[in-house]
Amino acid sequence: MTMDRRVLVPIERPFVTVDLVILTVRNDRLEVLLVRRPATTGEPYPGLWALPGGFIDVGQDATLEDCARRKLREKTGVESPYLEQLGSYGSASRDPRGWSVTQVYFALIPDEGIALRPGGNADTAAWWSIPEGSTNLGMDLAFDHAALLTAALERLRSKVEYTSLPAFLLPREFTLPELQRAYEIVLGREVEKSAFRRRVLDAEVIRKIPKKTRLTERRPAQLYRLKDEANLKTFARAFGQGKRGG
Amino acid sequence: MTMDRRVLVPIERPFVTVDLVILTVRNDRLEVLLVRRPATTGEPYPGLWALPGGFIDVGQDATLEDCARRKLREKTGVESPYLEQLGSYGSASRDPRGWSVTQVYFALIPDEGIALRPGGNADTAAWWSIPEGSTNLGMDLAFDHAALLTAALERLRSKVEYTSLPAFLLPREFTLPELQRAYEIVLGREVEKSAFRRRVLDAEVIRKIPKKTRLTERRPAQLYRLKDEANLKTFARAFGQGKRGG
DNA sequence: TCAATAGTGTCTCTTAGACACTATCGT
DNA sequence: ACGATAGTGTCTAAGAGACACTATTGA
Repeated sequence: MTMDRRVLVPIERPFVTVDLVILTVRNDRLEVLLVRRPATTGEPYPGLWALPGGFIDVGQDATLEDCARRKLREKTGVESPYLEQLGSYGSASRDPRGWSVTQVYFALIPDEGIALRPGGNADTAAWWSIPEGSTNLGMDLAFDHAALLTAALERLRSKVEYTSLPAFLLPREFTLPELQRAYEIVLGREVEKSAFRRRVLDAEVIRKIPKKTRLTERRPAQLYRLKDEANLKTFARAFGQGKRGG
Repeated sequence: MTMDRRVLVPIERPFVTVDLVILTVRNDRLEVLLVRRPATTGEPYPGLWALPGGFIDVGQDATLEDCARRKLREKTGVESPYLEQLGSYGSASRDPRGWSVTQVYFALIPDEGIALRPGGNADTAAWWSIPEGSTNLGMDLAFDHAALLTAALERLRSKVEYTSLPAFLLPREFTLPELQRAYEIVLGREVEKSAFRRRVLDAEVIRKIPKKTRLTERRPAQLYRLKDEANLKTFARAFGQGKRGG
């Protein structure tokens, strides 16, 4: 940032928030975590569902990302998710209380041992299922959150074409068929088994672990784990868009 | 955004700015526009070079992007550049004056008829040449602007692999050899002519116009124009990383 | 006719899709 | 043995790199 004015603070400041699009795979579906806005009168959009988020706590949060991590932890207990900044949205009109800017992050977490924690406001948190291939929930959300959700889903889908992102939606140990299914759920289309396995294996983003699934109905499957859970890997080549040629 | 607190405004607000990474191709080089910070004591980083930017004017700017466009216009006179949000950077420490968040945009503009306008502070604006293949200027910038510039260059390079972005660095009418050269300047490596032309032409992002270059030394070249100047097009397939296989 | 740049044709190698095939489990 | 899912081999087609080739200008 730079200051082009001589006066320092008298300029009115927009207010700043952080919102989260928290996604997971549950019940063979992509799901997003929403919270219900308090019904208190005076609050904007009372009773509507919204993305979890809130103000930056300048005393507590050292950085924007810290703030996002804190909010994620408060809601889900998850400590180290895949977290990525989606972008920021600011305008005079998006919040009836005044000029506001929100920093949107999206998080991918596995659906294992997550205990949703109601916020301090006794608001309820719940998972909402996203229809296959859709980029919205087909219902109104508070503020511009429906647009933010759509942007997050589009970003996820486009990155999935050339990254290992869906692995973050699964437990630490997973099989290739499970990973393939996660890709299919996110993309909203079927993926060819042989090409999928070649691609994922050739990219060397996952590591075989000396274990197989047991207690399964039929043939057990090899278990894998992300090689580097901290970092997202990019594939050398992208998925195609289905059929080749034309 | 959502409010999880009952209290409304007593929470301290970070201050919010918009910064711009304005890039063009000049002198067969990628160049970035910087402004010199005022030498006034009391101002942070006096005399250092910085990205152009400043506070949001909540009275004047309807949205974040409007604010970015206004600042670009004020500095360069350019009205409709390629403009994309890079991301936001916020922390307690990036500005000595307090918790701040900046929204970084990057703009690609053609080097034609641009008259740099000094800011109201009598600060000077100048183009700085980015060394081929480098992601920084090799000198200190104010605030965290060196990091912001690096992020912008990395984003540009990665998007160039699969989009028509470099066309926005050229005048409206350009030849394929010129476009190829723009790709090479951005990527910092040579690009194979035949494959390049096939790819760009097959992607149908540019349109032949019924004119050729004249007054040129040797054989004239066909002129082209972006088909849709407003929208960025994505190629079906990415550039490779140079030699194949290996 | 030559130098120089614009633009094309074609060979090869790699890889994604398709799909049939084999492998390994519980019952 | 059989059903079901896990996992592999192989054929084909298309795109990218490489590079030699042709085309069109000014001098």
